[in-house]
Amino acid sequence: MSSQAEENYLKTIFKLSGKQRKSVSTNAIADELQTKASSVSDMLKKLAEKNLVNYIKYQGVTLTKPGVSIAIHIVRKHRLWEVFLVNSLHFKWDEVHEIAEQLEHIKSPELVARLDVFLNHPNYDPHGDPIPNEKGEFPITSAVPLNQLKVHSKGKVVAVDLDEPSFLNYLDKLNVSIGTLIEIIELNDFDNSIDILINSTKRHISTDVAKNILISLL
Amino acid sequence: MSSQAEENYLKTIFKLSGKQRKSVSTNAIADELQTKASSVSDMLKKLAEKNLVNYIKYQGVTLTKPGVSIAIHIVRKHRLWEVFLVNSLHFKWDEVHEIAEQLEHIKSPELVARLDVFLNHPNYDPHGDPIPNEKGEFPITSAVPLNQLKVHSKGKVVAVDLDEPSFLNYLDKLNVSIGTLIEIIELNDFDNSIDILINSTKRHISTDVAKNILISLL
DNA sequence: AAATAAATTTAGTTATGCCTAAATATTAAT
DNA sequence: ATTAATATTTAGGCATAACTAAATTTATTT
Repeated sequence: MSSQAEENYLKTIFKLSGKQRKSVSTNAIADELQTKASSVSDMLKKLAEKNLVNYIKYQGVTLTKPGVSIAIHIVRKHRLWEVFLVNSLHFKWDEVHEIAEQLEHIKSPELVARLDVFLNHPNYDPHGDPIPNEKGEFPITSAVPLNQLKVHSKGKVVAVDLDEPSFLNYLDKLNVSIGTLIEIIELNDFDNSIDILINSTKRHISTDVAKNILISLL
Repeated sequence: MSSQAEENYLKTIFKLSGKQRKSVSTNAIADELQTKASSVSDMLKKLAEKNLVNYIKYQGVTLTKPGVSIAIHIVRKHRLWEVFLVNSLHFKWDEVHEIAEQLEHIKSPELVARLDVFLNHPNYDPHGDPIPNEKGEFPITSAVPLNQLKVHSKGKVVAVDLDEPSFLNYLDKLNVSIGTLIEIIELNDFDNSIDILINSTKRHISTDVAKNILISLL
């Protein structure tokens, strides 16, 4: 049985290693978890002991098969709970992350299964992030970050890549939500900012914002 | 902020001290929490430090005002989650206690408030136990343990006082649930067992069972 | 009232998960 | 290829919350 701390480390390593499952550095983990590198070292040793990570001193970590499995199931729980919080309890999409961080650690496979049924087997959470199924398989998504699109291309917002309330609130102000249609009007080479059209309103956004908005091209 | 361990102690002291708020012994707490008396001593000292209990060495503990308040809010969360698990996720009443033990520690007043609305402000949980409101006030209930009734009295089951799956399963087998009509046919002085009528079927139950079934007289 | 039994507390350990400061590896710069 | 800078680990502590064993207090017998 994994503790909450262990689960958070596994989840973080999963997130930072990306689809390519590349090795993650101690400092990157410490940064993400707002803790010290020395604490991370301690934990990595423990997780390696439990065969949940492959850890080579000074060379970073990767998750093992069982490590990946646990991480994905935490992600599944997190996202299912977010759907519940938004769809059933009518929280706003910027209010649910913190609460889901707690709920994701509740241990009961039966609960997850029933929650999934109750919510009608959702494939995406309120931020458009894919929800893995019981087997750990993700629904396929072909989305591109908004900052990688060419001028004049049109697309639909399918997801956002950041959970921070400040970011989500900013999107609300821009009238951007999941499903919103966006057209690229102009790319500004100087600062890589972008001019876009949202519901026939012209907006100007930074790359930092654009790279966290995922688009499905039309 | 209280830790989960602290919350469990407060909840246990609240439960064991009863409506009269009488002093609770170290061993009684250790027994209930399946831990050692020495561990309880340690924790009581800590809770006293935090002003959550009145603790006199060798003389037991009582909860302070803030201690009672925390305990009641844990009970509120526990019971609201049980309603959710049974009414929304269709768990059986004997399956929800363990999961609610975890959910009760989720920290978010907003979540509790919205859950309460979602469930339609329930006054009783699936076991018939009263759910305190946000202010900590319990709905008034006039229920008597089945083993205290006189011969020939009739009443309705309004609650059960034990959450153990084995007990609840036994009640299922007897066809006893919240709302069931019961008539006392005979009291047996020898072992204090009771003959009762449930849906025109005669049943024989022990005092240990009877005292955990709460009746509202007709 | 003294002696025994029972309940409770204290002292000393342990595991988890974090910390700071110091030591050691790795990477980058000259 | 040294040296300097950065990253990472080790060593030594701390708080929480549990434990065992020993000491102490309270309750019960005789």
